[in-house]
Amino acid sequence: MQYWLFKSEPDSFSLNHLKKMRKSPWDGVRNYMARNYMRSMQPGDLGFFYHSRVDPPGIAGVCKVVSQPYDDFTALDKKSKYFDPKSTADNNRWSLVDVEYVETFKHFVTLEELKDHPELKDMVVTRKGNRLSISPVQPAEWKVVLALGRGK
DNA sequence: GCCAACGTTGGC
DNA sequence: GCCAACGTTGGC
Repeated sequence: MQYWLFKSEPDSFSLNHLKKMRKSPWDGVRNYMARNYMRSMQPGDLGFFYHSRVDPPGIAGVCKVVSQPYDDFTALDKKSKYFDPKSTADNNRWSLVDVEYVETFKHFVTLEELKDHPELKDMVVTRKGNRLSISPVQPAEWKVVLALGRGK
């Protein structure tokens, strides 16, 4: 059982969208490191839902992995903006998992707050220039952020 | 297999 | 909207 951070631009997909849908495939990851992380996910893993490219950016709540990793079907769909001409049904370069809504934090934990906590200084998301849309979260970091989000 | 050019991400 | 930082591509 592992912890993760899922990053998304809320204009295209927010935690509220996931809440309404209850469950959704996390499609469109087109970065090898992020894909490799996703391929190591297991049902039951938990993740923070991070909102990027908004003011302020930060963690909105929690979601849960509810499937094994499987082929990202949007890579084969010519009409999708995630279409990948180098992927085929037999050899799809990209993977995804299904995620389910768990909770919305009472208190939105901003990036600035994350950076303010010395225990969180090694979190991937607080590193400068980080562009990974999927990253691992350490259990100790998970506890700290969860406490912040639930308002202690 | 190097690396310049390009496209994208994401904080500000 | 700007632009630094980064990953990917493709010519050589």
